[in-house]
Amino acid sequence: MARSDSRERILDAAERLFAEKGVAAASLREIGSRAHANPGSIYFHWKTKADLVREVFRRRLEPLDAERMRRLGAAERAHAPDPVPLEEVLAALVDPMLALVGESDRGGPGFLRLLGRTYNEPDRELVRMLRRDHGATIERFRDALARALPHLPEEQLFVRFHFALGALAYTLGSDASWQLVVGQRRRTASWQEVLRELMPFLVGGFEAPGAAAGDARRGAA
Amino acid sequence: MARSDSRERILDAAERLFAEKGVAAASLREIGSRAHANPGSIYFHWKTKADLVREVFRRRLEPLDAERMRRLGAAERAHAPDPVPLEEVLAALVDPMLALVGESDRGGPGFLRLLGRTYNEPDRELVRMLRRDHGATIERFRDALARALPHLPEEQLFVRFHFALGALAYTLGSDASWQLVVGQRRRTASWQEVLRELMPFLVGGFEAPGAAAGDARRGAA
DNA sequence: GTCTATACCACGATAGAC
DNA sequence: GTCTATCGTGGTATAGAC
Repeated sequence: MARSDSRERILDAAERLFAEKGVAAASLREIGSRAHANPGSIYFHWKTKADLVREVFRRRLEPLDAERMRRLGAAERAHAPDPVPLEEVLAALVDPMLALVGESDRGGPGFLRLLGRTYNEPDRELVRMLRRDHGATIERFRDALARALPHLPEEQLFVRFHFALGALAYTLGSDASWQLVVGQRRRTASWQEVLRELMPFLVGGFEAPGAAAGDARRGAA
Repeated sequence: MARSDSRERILDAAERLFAEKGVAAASLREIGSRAHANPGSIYFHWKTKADLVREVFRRRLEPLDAERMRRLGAAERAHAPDPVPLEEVLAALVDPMLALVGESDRGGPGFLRLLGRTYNEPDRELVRMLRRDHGATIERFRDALARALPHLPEEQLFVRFHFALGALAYTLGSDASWQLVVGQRRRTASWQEVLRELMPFLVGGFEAPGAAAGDARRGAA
């Protein structure tokens, strides 16, 4: 923890600040001051703010994606030649995130919040960068879902995967501490709990009968 | 459309620009120029940028919330003393948004995108304002869902409602035109289509069996 | 009620001392 | 490799003419 760790300190500070205020609203000045480094010195390590942003994401996403791929690959081998069951595909996608939550002292949970928010960012460039660097994982999981749900028309699978990512991103983007208001009592749920509850919700959603068959109107009395 | 409509023009321009670039990134200079009004004149109608933002949201959300309440109330009367079925509760929440999509020439669809994104905003003040002004509708629908799903433990209902709002917000926040990539072909889906597909997904999610009963681990082989 | 002009500040980025 | 000093730009907001 001695030589030239200012680079790491800057990355940590940036990650935390991005999670709190959003990428756009976090200024290099504030990042520098929180990292006990000079704003100017950021430009020694990175050419622009966008480059710093990119590395903040890559530092976390590369191991995360690798672990997701590893788990999916292992499940595929275990079930071959049958497809991996839906629950296990989803678990391979979501579970590796829980490891990040564990790294409490280095801002892992903050990164999950950041990641959830970023998927909905108005900043096109940022989203495009994310997709370029890490879109392959998404593709891979979409394929696995298609094999797990062979009866589901491809278009429905496409939008439902989108719904699932939305629920996941929104969940991650919320406050780290979940305030469950139940009756008169309040209780704080851990992220582990919440992500665990997410699984059956997604399974139920994916396995639901489609809407495409019926006529245009639904429900109304 | 003659006298002092610059106020409306500014609201329209602001809404569109907020949807495109996000609230924070949209400058008053650009709003003014797109509304063919002077940036300075914005400060005649509103005290601060935050006040303008607030009115942009209120202008759309007040009728939207009113219509949601109306539909839910009507369904409750139609089914009394039984609870309103899940599908109809969700339809009362989602369907009124489709009316906004119809107002293509006045930026309604843009507003939906804006709304979806805003739920995930890092800007605490903005989210807090939204909740203060329009949280009552959310509460009302949570109650209706609880009655529609009497067997579901309250905590699970709470988080699942959150998941559902996440899927909805994410869906709205995406590009207006949905690029469905199916095999080698691409097709653009309308918002009506996508929201219609969302319904069975949510129903399946809400009706799924809970995860709380089992032990800590799930899935793994 | 709407415009022009501008104050004032924080931003990203650069140059150059150390 | 890290610092100080500073530039140019563009943000919100205000003052005051019309």
